[in-house]
Parts: sequence; C-alpha cells; structure tokens
Amino acid sequence: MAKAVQQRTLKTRARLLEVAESLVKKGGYEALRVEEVVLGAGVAKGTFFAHFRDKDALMDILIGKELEACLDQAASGPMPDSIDAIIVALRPYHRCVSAERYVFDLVLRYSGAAGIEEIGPIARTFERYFRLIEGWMQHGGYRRDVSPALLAEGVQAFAIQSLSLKFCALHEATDFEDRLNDYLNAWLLPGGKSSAGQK
Amino acid sequence: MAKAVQQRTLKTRARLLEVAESLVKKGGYEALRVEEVVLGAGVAKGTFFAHFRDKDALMDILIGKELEACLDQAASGPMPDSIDAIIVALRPYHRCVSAERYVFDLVLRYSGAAGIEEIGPIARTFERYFRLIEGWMQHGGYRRDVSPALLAEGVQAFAIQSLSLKFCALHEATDFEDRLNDYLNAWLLPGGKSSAGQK
DNA sequence: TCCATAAAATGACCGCGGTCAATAATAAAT
DNA sequence: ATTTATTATTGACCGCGGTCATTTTATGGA
Repeated sequence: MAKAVQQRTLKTRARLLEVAESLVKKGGYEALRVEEVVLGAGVAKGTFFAHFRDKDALMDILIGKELEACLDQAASGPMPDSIDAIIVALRPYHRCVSAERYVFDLVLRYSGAAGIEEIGPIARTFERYFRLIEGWMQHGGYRRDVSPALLAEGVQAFAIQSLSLKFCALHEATDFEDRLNDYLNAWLLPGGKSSAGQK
Repeated sequence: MAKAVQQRTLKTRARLLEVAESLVKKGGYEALRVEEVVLGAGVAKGTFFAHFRDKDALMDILIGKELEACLDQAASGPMPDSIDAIIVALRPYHRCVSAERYVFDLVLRYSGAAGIEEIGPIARTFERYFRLIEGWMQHGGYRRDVSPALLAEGVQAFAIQSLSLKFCALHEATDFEDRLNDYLNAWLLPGGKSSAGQK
C-alpha cells in the first residue's frame, strides 16, 4: 500500500538545495529569494514548499550545515586548555553566526526547538556546542562549585550576549572576543583570579 | 522657511497608536495587521508609513512602552536585597517580554540599536534594565572581584538565556525563574556559596 | 501491458508589508 | 483674500512568501 519515495523527489530536493547554496554564496542569506531558487532549479514555486515547510526551514538547513562544519573543526582540534584557547576554538562558529545580522537573528529564533515535533539543524548545533564546552569544562582549572553543564550554559549565554552587543551601535567600542574574554574570566575562574582580561 | 508640524499630524499619529494599542489588547501582537490599523484609524495605508518607518517600528513603540512601565514598577519598589528579590522585581519585565514568542524575538532583534541613527524604545529599556541592576549590584553581598557593570551585563545575559530556554521544547522541564535563580547564584555570589538554588 | 492509486509537480492565486507619483490640506507671505 | 511653498494624505501598485485545487508522473498489482 505504501509507495516508496520516488528518486525524482531526491533529485529535485538536491537541486533546490544546490541552487540555494550557490545563490547564498553569491549574494548572502538575506538576499535569497525563493523565486530565484525555483527558477534556478527549474521547478514551480509550489514544489519548493512541498520540500520545505517554509523559507526559514531551508535557511535552517543551510545555516545548520555551515555551523555543523564549524563544530567539526572545533571538535577535531586539541582540547582547549584555557579561556583564550576556547575562544579561538569557537571562533569559526561565532564568525559564521555573526557574518550577517539576518543570520544571527534567524539563529536566535531557531536556537531553541520551536516544538517537540521538529528539532532543526541549528538547534542541534546549539546542543552540540553546549556538549562540547561541557566536556572542556572538566579540565583546565575552572571553578568546581557548579556543574560543568551549568558552566557550559553560561558560556553559551555570554557568547550570545557578546554577539548581540557586536551588532549594537552603542557598544561597538569593545571587540567581540575581548568582551567574551572578560565575561569568561569572570564566569569560569575561581573567585579572585578573574583579573586577567579586565580592562 | 521651516513650517511647523501640523496639528493634523499629531492627531493622525495618536489615532494610529490608539487603534493599534486596542487591537493588540484584543488579539496580541502577532496578529496585528497594518491594514486593520489604518482601517480603524480611517486613513490610507500610505499614511501609516509616513508616520512609522515600518510595522516593526510601531511594534518597537508599543512594546517599548509596556516594558518601560514594567521598569517604572521595578524602580519604584524597595531595592531588592537578594537574588530572590531581584527576580521578583524583574518579574513584570520578564513576563512582558515572554508573553508572546513573537514579542520575544522582536525584542531580541531590537534590543541592540540597529544603527547609530536610531535607538528605539526597546533598546532604551535594555539600557535602563542594565543601569537598574548595576545599581542593585552595589549592595547585598555580591562578589566584588568584578565591576557592578559586568555583573549587570551578566544578569542580562542569563535572563535572556533563561527566556530562550523557556521557549525551547527540550528544556521546558525547568521553570524560567528556577533556572534564572541557579544562574544568578552561580554568577553573583562569591565562590563556594553558590549552592542555594542548585538542583 | 494496462489499470488503479498514491506521490509529485504545477501555477494561478492570496495576504500583507511596503512604495511612490499624484493630490489635497495647511500655514506663511503678499 | 490670493498666491505660494511645504507638508500630509492618498490609493493603485509591487515584491515576495505561502496555499491549494488540478494535473502529471511514477509504481505495484492484475
């Protein structure tokens, strides 16, 4: 009774993704138009929405893929043994998230699963980002009075805060990584030692 | 040479705001439609955009006004002398921000000034929220190894993190205020004492 | 090989935010 | 009061995301 998925479907979907990816490479995420994607893929508009719930779902996939690659990179390197090293390891991820304001906003919106039904690619990278840092927290002389999980959530919170302020005209004086460094020193190091990156 | 602003303008703008506000009261922010606003105000669509740059600018004004009122309330009360008291004082603000997911996303987008040109009402409440907490940080036995300003920025970061997780299906197990309490205990109290709200 | 049925693709259509050249209303100058 | 310069308003129009009844194409069974 159940008919298998046709290979036509996979072809079409792959073509849509391929075209979208190349358009993003040319003009960035914000400028992407569904009409251009379907035009490039040689299908009708309705076909697009048969493959992706909406335009944001496509964005979720494309951006999630990029972020996943950044985490691969962070995970493949040696375990960072200092706050500086952590910031360096996360640099590709943060760069990617903040490359476009449009992307940052979308990532924030998709960072938490919208519902139980669908945990998208971006949300998955958030989970993985968290787990990665949680692992790092077990070494390196960070504070031990709270759990590594809580520390990792804090790192995530401070990274987002730093990124937000990066996009804020009022605070562009301080560089993103300098700011994050200040936060992490105050958050991760046992009381009193957190004077390093302070200005 | 310079002609004064016509009183007609003020009337129209006031009517638009009034109608918009009442529509929000009925159906929430997400359901607000520009067409309904201009219909209710008895003006043409173009008039709306002569008064507000775009729909979001109106939202900025309406939500900013609500948030400002919440901060008035927080500022008028006695100075909170504990983490619990801080969370209680900020409750109206957090409630307002997280009343609708649409509102939360918009607030995040507008929390930092989009550019030097325009610092909107929502961004102003973020600044005020920060100043308020910065003041609170000077009393109550919080850690003194970092500046009150940095502590305040951290509180803001953790509040946003807690709110984000509130909208995340994966983490709905923990209540928003419980989570914020855990964060603030770990962030604000001198090392070792942060066992209070831990679970 | 043909048929029945489910899956995939189509494109006209809609909703809604936003634009702009044209028009009307207003205040100041004569 | 009439003219003039400026500002406010208008509404037809556009862009673009998203929908859905209809048509086309693939597939498994007779």
